[in-house]
Amino acid sequence: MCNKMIKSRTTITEIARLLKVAPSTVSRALNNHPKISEKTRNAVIELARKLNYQPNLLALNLLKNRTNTIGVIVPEITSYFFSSVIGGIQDVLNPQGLNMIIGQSNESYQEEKSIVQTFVSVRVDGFLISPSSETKTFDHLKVLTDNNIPLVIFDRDCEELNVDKVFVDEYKGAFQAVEYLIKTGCRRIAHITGPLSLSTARHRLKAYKEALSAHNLPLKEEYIVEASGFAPEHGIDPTKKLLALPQPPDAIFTINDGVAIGAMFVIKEAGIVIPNEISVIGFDDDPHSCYFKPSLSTVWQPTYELGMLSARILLKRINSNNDISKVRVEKLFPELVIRGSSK
Amino acid sequence: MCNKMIKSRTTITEIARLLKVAPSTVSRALNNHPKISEKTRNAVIELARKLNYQPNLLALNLLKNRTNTIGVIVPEITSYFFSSVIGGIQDVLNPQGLNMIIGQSNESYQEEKSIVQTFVSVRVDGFLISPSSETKTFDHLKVLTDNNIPLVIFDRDCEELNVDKVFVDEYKGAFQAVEYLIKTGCRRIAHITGPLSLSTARHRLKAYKEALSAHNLPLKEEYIVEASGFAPEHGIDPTKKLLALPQPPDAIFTINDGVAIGAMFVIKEAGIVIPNEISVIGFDDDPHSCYFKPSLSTVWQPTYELGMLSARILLKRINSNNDISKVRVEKLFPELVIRGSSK
DNA sequence: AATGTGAATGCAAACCTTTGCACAAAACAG
DNA sequence: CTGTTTTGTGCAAAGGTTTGCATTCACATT
Repeated sequence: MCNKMIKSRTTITEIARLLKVAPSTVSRALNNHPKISEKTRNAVIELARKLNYQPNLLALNLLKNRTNTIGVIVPEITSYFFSSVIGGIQDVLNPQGLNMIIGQSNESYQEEKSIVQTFVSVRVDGFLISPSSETKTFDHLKVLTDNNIPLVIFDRDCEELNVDKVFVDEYKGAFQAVEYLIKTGCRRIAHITGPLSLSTARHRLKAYKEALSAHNLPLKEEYIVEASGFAPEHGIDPTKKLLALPQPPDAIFTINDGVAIGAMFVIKEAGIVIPNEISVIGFDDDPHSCYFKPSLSTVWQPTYELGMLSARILLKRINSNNDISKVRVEKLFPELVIRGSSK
Repeated sequence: MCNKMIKSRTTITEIARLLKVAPSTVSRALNNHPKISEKTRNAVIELARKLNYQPNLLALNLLKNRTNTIGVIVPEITSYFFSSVIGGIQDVLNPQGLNMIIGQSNESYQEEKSIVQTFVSVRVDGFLISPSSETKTFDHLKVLTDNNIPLVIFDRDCEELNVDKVFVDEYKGAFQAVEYLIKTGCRRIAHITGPLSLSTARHRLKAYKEALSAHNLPLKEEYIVEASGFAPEHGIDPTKKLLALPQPPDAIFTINDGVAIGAMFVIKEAGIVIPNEISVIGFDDDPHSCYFKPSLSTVWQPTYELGMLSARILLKRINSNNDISKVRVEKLFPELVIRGSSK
């Protein structure tokens, strides 16, 4: 019956009315403006507390023309990699009174584009983007920089975009992984790569090739197979293809842990012993990885730090009026984690 | 040098100025108001398109006193369960022009409380909450209903809150799982439960007990062990404890797949064969589960649907002026998935 | 010609807050 | 006691949009 009892929250005007002063005075009292008498300041503050006054952020946003919201676009949220990056972002944003809205592109260019559009129209204060694997043109992101909307790219590069970027040094991580395989006696090392539209896949592939050649091992094209995604199921067919070769590999380095898990599944199914007959190394250090038998060797990435750093850089840019001049490109360092799936 | 070239976006007032009409006319023209001449309407629409006019949502929000944003609070975002629920929520919200902001409580009551506070102060239009395992008092959520802010609880129940809720029928899923173990000849069935502050853990435990008694099996207290969390590491100690019993179990039903994975790890490490000597069944159907050796039997939950339904119910409530009278409690149905870890 | 009708448009308030400028009162210097 | 500075407060605009009410104009009816 009394469901119309919506207490409209107390406004600055109401406090002013009760105290018989102007709204501006109340505003000043609450914002530590210097030119206000101790007396009125105290009166205002006390009443504000009593009425549980909370500033209307909507009005403030309109006035300041910002939303205190930043838009995060990732290919997907269900992978450990991106969800923990998001955790890092959140932990930087929240203490600053900022919020994030998240969009999943599902690795689709169209969806990514439409999310960007949505986020622009809600007027987010900045963007944190890791582009989809389908994204090959970047006009939809150029629009942002053209309109002076701060943007930080993370993890997956767009070479043609001259903006702040944060990456993991994939090359180094991949090089170490392959080098480790070589040093433990593997000679026929295969690589299951990911969609080559992605800088991450290209860098790891490059490191694979150059590690081989640095150790005078031949590069065999048939040892390089592309997985179309990052889940275990995407590792199945590539691995079967490798095992079916006249001379199957004695080691497989995969684009990520998901694919490595699929690979191990196929290998074990075929009755081949890991790591005695085939070593496997993944990438990401998914929390599940160490519970497989054998546990998966991998390259750990500082995902949480990646999120934090990206967010910090974005914040700096937002607060510095987006001075284009100095673009930052940061690199974080991965770490090889050796477990049971390699000798 | 020309970094001050911030094109302030076109406003309704600017269009009005150019067309020498009043802003209100422009507004009406753009919003299909009936009483507007075909001529001006077309002129306005054309110019609006030419200038790429986009309504200022900030202003609109202030006027309408909503944010078009809903707040989602989950214990954590890195688990498959919650991240896929979030996917479902997003897919319902976005087509409606709504966005979500996400808060992770990290299973902490304090953090949950502070996130609620933050979300209230940014004036989200509604809440979707799955409470932390630490949360035992619900005053911070009562505040929402008291202030007429729509709220939907999902997955984890708060009995004392009379609001819309969406659950999975855990009881049914758990009962089926245990019953399956019994039917396949297991007689010493153990259960690794989760934090018992959670309704989900309690329901599964209840189902476990009642399934045993329905089949005239004795209930042994030492076969019930509590895991303090949901990751594989939380399954380690409870499983060791079970294996160390004078009469170890011949089956283990776990609170979720994460714990089951930890359990399988310990069991295999001990040289015990799954499922011949011990059957294992988990809960959730984490995408990794089918790639273990043996692959994990589990109870699939409609996570995506859970997210969608929760969001839909919240939307309905928001759009119906939050008429308290009819509270909805919905249940979705899980499915037993038998794989290699059970006979 | 006067009145009435209806359609199309304009005015101004409302949403809430901040802030430059003006103004009044008080304090102070000469 | 006049003139100047200081201090505290109020006014009004700005931010962009919607909407109830008022206004205008053209046309039809008496």
